[in-house]
Amino acid sequence: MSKELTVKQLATISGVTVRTLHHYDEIGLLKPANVGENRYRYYGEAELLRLQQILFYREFGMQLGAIAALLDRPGFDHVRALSEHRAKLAAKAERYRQLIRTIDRTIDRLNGEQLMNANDLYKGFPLERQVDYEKWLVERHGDAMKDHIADSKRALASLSGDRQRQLMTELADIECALAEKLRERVSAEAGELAPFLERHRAWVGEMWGRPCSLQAYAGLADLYLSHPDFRARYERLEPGLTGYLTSAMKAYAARV
Amino acid sequence: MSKELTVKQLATISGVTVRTLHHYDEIGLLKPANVGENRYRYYGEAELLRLQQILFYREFGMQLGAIAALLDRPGFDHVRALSEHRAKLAAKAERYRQLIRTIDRTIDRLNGEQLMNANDLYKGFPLERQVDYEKWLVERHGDAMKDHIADSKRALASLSGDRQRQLMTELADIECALAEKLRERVSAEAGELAPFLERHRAWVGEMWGRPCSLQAYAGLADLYLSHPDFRARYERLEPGLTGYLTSAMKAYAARV
DNA sequence: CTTGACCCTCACGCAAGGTGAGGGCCTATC
DNA sequence: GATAGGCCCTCACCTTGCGTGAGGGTCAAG
Repeated sequence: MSKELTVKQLATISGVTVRTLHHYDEIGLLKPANVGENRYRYYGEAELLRLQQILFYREFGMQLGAIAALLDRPGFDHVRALSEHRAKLAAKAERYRQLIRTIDRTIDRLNGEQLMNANDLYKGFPLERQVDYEKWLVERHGDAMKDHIADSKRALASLSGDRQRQLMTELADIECALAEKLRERVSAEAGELAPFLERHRAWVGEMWGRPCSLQAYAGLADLYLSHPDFRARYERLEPGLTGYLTSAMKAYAARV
Repeated sequence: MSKELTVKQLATISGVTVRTLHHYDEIGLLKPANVGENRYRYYGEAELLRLQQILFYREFGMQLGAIAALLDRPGFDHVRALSEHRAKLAAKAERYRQLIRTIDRTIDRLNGEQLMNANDLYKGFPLERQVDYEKWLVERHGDAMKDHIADSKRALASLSGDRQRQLMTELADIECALAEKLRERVSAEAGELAPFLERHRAWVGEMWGRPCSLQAYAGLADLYLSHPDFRARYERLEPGLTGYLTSAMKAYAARV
């Protein structure tokens, strides 16, 4: 044997701690070349080299288990392993960039620039072509729907202008949040959307003047899908939002 | 009280698990509005709101402890908190991008494009202006140095051409690795540089025909710093590498 | 009065080590 | 040849943010 290194020596040379070497021994990632009577660990050239490889992959945030699997499969393809890991890193980097963008937008909103935007997008919207939606609802759900619609109109009309604006702001808030989730590629079925859908359903209830049942909520999703007005509005907010929102609404209704 | 929510209800509405709420209760991040005789947890409006805030910050990878500190400091500045966290995220994203670039370069190198590069940069280098370095060394360290230099030249001359090229490739490897560390903003004093400095010192020993002591190694750093040839070469490899390498060499010599 | 859905409190597990505690080994110096 | 200091060992608990049971009480509906 040319040179036997103790834990401390190998640790110093390699820039890790003794505990790390103990750990790697424990999990079988890097075993000493031999172990003395006194249970001292001794490492040789080969172990030093293996440790270099381990640290190389570890740098990139690879899991120790994955590294072990790589190194212990003889004749493994470094290039492919790296490429695969590269993809994971890219995904993480992208995720961080998304989060940063979201933070930026949130900061802007907190700074109050959002109010105009909301007024812009939402003023007058829900009253304008109400008639068409009513027709569709009645067609689909029969005459019993007519009473509901009448109730709804009375409820809406009875609200003060301030309250109406407040509701529109709430809607803007919710839809903005969902649009961001979409941009972040959060699944429409994800549980984390629930809080926003809950708020959305409550909002619908407010507009209708009576609570929105889960069934009705799922049905509303179909209305959104079927009417170009809604579709156009959502797509203007964020491409793909129509399908995203309606899927989320149905998933939510089915889940709760 | 308007509405009391059970754990399950709050969990479903908010898109988290029951266990998460238990956990938040345990660590004091979100306590129930009140607790029944039967130890059931009941949450109110206020808790729902607080949970929304918690989840908002959690999304960005903020630690629960930090979130608690934020929310429990009354009159805290959301915008500033977000800005600070944004900076952290940006740093992480940047780190990932660096790693990705490093992987890309590594893949390129593994694909064999490095050989030319090495030959390009290193052929003939150490013999060319050897004379000047010698003068400097003698000036600084006195006549005793002359013998060392003579030894060194003999040692170098006695090596085969193949062996010389091999040594140059090793040097290229080490310097490339250090340049990458520099690009990744790893501190020159960091322990993780040790393996490369170890190899570098061994390389110097090979060139000299005798082991390079830690003292000599630290002295060599000064040579690199003082001579424009070295400086130019390192800066061509990566801007700032001269200072980085020499700092690392000295830190390493002092540490081991 | 039973069933099933919900609630509770432990308590272990994960990844990758950090940080001692308590005790043996080695070697240099007095 | 004894003692000091430095290195080595093996437990074994701590960290983050929960997941995942185990074992047992509670509640509303049929």
